Amino acid sequence: MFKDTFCMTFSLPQSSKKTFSSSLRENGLRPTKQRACVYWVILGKRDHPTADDIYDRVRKHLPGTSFATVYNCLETLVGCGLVRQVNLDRSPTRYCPNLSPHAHFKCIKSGKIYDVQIDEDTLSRMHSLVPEGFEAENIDLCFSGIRKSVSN
Amino acid sequence: MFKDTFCMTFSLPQSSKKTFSSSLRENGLRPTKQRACVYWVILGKRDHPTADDIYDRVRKHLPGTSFATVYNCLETLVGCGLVRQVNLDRSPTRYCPNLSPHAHFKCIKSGKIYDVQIDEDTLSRMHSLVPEGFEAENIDLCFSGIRKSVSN
DNA sequence: TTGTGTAATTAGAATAATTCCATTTGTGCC
DNA sequence: GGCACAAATGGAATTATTCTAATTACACAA
Repeated sequence: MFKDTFCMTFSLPQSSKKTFSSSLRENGLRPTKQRACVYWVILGKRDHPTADDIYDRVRKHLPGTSFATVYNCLETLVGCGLVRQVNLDRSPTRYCPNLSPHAHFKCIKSGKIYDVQIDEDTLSRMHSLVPEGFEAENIDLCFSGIRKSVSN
Repeated sequence: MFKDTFCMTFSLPQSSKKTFSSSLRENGLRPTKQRACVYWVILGKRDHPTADDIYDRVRKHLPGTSFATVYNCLETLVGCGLVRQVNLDRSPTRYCPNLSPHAHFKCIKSGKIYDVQIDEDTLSRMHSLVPEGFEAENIDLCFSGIRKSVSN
């Protein structure tokens, strides 16, 4: 009856939908409903979900989705630059749609992860640490400690 | 005949031996030969070995050593602050005896990892990114990219 | 020395996140 | 409508690491 049943339970906002489709198309990939849903889930709740979290959330809307698909979609989205992978120590990889240069703070009490903005100045200073002959394509900065004041 | 047979094939330099024993004792732990060997191996070749690498190297000198022991020893040494754990993306954890504040650079071509010194100034600047109400105990900074110039 | 209690080590099983594989399903195009 | 290929699927495989239960080694007291 409805070919796109999934549209009834989730849909990307116009702006994101455009970035989403064009990013994929630029890479010769198709904007499928699974990919859209994974992207939508990551945009929707910015709590740095793991693949597991994403799997659960996606399946609320596309119940047939497999783990392999979630991993495939994540890889694709990361490859297209639509989401970023966040790896903190050995814990499961997390995903975040914040593409601006930022660091992460992990509260070792609650396990929560917070984005920390990096100003241009500090960013370029960090870049200048890289010695002659090395070309840094990527910087990862991560703090860990505790969040005080607020009872968490 | 020799109770400490292992001493014939590896031994910590006097200075390290002291730090080693006292660090452990301060934490109510014993300086065993396995722990000494793991520490010695990490000090000896500073190529950021994985647990696997360390296992191989240790077994050249203490053939009976098990994987569990290597992991136990590493955990102990990290806990005592004698070595540092280095986690880069999802690859196996690496270990390094450089305790001064430093970052890492991973060459995505060769897989090699290099230490990058961080000057006090940049370090404190990075620290000041941490927002009010958060107390950072640890900073991890890691670059990835390629090493140019030298053919590697 | 000789027990004795506890810490450390051991081998192997178990776990957890992720990747692989072989098959099926979906889509764009003639 | 059928063909070619991309994407998704379920389940098996992999890999780093942790756990478990049993054994061994050591520190200290008797």
